[in-house]
Amino acid sequence: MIRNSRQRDAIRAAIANAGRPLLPQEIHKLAQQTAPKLGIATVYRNLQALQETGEINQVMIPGDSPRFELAQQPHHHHFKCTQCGEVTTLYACPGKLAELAPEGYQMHSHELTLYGYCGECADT
Amino acid sequence: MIRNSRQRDAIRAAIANAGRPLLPQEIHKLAQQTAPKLGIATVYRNLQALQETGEINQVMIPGDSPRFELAQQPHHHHFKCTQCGEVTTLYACPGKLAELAPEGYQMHSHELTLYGYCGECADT
DNA sequence: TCAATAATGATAACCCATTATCATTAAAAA
DNA sequence: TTTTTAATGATAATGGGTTATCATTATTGA
Repeated sequence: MIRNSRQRDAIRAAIANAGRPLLPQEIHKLAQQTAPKLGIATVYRNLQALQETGEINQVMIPGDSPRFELAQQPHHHHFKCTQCGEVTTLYACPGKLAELAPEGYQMHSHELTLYGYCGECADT
Repeated sequence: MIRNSRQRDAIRAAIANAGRPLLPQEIHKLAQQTAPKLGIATVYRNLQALQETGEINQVMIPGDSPRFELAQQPHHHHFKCTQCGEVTTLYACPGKLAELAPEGYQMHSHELTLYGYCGECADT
């Protein structure tokens, strides 16, 4: 039997409001603004639970540990700032990628990450 | 002063002949066919050395540990078989990706990974 | 051939994100 | 309220890739 908790709500809200994929540590910090005593283990526990209910998805950026974002978003990709590390969601896709696969290979999905400087880091 | 070694040659040859990025463990196994007593520490040591000389490059596939491939190849991407895990080099690129970046962002590079079934796994 | 020392092999140590443990707290049904 | 037990918080433990250690081996200039 699943119960509600202030902590899970805080975690859910942090992810929903960010609009970009977050690391567990980022979720921890953000959710602590609502649930100050929140422990990191609870973050991991709830990330797993929310994945199982299909509320959130894992996002892998090359070389990084998993980030989490709301599920049921339209197809999209990500931009990672190589200066500050922030990952932004990009609602765009080059498309027609299946034809890049070799003969006899079957593509079923793809991941694209753009690297560069975010708005803030490009200025300085 | 840098000396030659049968082990380094074996590591270099394994990477050069593969034609696809390899994990340290894969390099270890392959190079052991030439240098049977090769230790894993020597593989890591030489991967670092060969990166410093610019002979090889690191390749990150989302969620995986680093792979290594020959440097100075033309721009390319990778295909990862979700069945057997093999990573293949794709000499193709959708291009025109900078325009996907948000206003005020500066893209300087990108990574694309296609996922699906390789030739062997697609058959079965 | 020989000496100097770079490179190796075996393995212990490390790093760190993630998971397990367990006593305590708090939902929520009765 | 009271009771049941899911959820939490603090922290120890884990796991797997990578690095450090150090005695031994082997390359190479003299």
